[in-house]
Amino acid sequence: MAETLTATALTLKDIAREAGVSLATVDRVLHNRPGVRPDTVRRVKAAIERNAFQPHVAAAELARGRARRFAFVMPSGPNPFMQQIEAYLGEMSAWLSARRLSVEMVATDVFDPSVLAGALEGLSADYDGVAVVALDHPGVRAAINDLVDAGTKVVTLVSDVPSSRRDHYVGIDNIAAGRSAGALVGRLVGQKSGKVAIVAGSQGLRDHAERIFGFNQVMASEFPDLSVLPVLEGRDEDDRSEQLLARLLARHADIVGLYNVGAGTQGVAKALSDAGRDKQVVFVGHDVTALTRRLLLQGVMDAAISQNPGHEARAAVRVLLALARGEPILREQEKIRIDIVMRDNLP
Amino acid sequence: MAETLTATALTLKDIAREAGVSLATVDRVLHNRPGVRPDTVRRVKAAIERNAFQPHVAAAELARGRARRFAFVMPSGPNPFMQQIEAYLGEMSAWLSARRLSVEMVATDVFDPSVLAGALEGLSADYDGVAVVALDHPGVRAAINDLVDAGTKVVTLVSDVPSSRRDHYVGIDNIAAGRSAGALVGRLVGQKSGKVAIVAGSQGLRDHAERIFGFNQVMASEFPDLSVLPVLEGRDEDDRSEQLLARLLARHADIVGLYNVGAGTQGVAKALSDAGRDKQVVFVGHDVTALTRRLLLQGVMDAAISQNPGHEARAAVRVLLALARGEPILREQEKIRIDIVMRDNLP
DNA sequence: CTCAAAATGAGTTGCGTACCTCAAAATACC
DNA sequence: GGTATTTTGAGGTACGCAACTCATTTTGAG
Repeated sequence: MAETLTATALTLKDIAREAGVSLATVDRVLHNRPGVRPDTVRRVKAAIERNAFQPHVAAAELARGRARRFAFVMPSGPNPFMQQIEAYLGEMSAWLSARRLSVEMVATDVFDPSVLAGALEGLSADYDGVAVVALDHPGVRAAINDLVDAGTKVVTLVSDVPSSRRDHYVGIDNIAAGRSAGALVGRLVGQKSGKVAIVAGSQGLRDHAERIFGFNQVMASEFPDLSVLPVLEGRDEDDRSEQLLARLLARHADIVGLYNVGAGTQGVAKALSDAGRDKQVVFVGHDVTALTRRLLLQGVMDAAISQNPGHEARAAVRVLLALARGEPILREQEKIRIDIVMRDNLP
Repeated sequence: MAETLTATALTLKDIAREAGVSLATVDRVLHNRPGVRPDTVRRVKAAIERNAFQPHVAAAELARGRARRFAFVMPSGPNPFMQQIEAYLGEMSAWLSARRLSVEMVATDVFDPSVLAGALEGLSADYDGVAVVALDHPGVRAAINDLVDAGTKVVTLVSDVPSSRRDHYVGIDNIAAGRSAGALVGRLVGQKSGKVAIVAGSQGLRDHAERIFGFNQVMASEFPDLSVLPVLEGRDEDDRSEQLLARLLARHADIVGLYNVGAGTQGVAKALSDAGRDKQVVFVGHDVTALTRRLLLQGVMDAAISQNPGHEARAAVRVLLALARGEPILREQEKIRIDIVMRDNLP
């Protein structure tokens, strides 16, 4: 009736006795220090396995003495999503300092590969781990690999660089996000047929391209009555997005759905309202911000696909910490889910 | 450009010097031990505040010696949701033992107040913290309060007992969940008018009642074209749910929406399919299980409102640990979100 | 002023690990 | 066989705090 999930309270001393060696040798094996015969290494590891020994993380942390430092390399300039991440890190400050962790924000132009690579360069000397919102570019990839080679743990945040040897990616599956957006637009439009517009920052951005891909996939296979118009590239700017969309709306009277892939939400909403069609067009966008929250409540937006920035921030810290300690990562826990937010489940 | 979010590396010794007292006195204040003049207490606390001092959690954990034990009091019998929670706790076992935490499952009949209260009785002696799936009943409330009075930390899981003095509730806001379900049914039905059916376990269960309340709220205020039929009480049983629903479907040809509040999903789906109306009726239910996953993929179910059991399990452990250590709880992190799961964002 | 009680200081021990030194033992090489 | 090299043992120190003891100082009541 009472089933125990954990027990062990062994120490290194016990392992040493078990393996018939001294504490020093166990220590050498545990930290891959040289000077131990392969056969002895095997015996020690066997003893560790056999007892499912876990070093006491508190003792290890205390013994190593120095604190751990992490850097978050993020886009400079005003970006609500990034500001939220920073805010959530701030909320963790007590948690961080109780563990003697320090997190520092490094703002840089992440959209310029050489600038970003340059910013990453010097970091390995000062930091145990780096979380970076990165562009997928050869120069950036090389900089990330250099960090990894120097022993610094690297986590990509929000936007991945899968070709690099980064230790982990903290962010959503953007193709699935696009698919969800497509399913929502299609389902919320209902039986009507008509056209669907897409506004993106740029198709050159990996995450935007992936979202559009997923969106089109669903539209093509599940909603044949809806035809998707060519993507408008608003460069995540309000003005430009507004103008492009206004023109499109004027030209097509039968637009029934709209997917806003990136930012520029303000402009998109304005174009829709100015045309007096904000209630007729199903509008799905991304992220829960003060603006999208308001639009959802007003009924202008119908749904927002969201990646929880608080979760991302905390997951990045936890993953960096686990990597630095050599602990296993709780994959389920650190996976960033795709949230569908409508008016009634606004967080 | 590089903004630090944390720094401090003060120790108790520093605080003692700052406050002009000895280490022993700081220790007395920190642990509410007697024998310190009120004025001195104030001085010490001021020094702690002034420096935003945080005791090194690793050192504290190491010094206290004994391990912490938590109990999870859960329903006996086969229950997929609870089995998932247990499975997720199992996945944490390395994490737990590295922190010298032990988690034990206590199975009991949580639906019988006196049995549940009895199971809770003896726990305070053995456990530092208890997570319990509880019924809101005076006897249970008293048992919870007794635990709290004995110094054991108590977290209610999935189902709350707000009238008790439990330290925390880990679960979703069921009214909001019902509202979300209502919004989904309403929006997915589209412009059509017609009737909406509700199948629940029992309106006597707090969570079910709250969900129905939220659902009706939204239907009444936002979807006047849909009329909600009286609730069918299927007692979370497949057979009974199927029979009740089949009869209802036969009687009303204009049912366009269906909300399944609890379990019994198998029966609900069968009634719908047998009537040949599984594609016409918008069907929204709860939780992602093997069954609902299949129904979503088949298009029988249109959406599932889900509370992530993995998140609930981990949050309960983290909250109990934070409470036991006297650490602040990261509210944002431990809040259980309401997930809207459709075919394209199935986890 | 005296004496008991309260408040405080000074110190010790131990938690389990990391990291280091030095000597001793075992092994390999010629 | 002897010497060089590798491998291992034994031990110490430090990390920051909890928890405790005991002596000393301060305070307050009579």
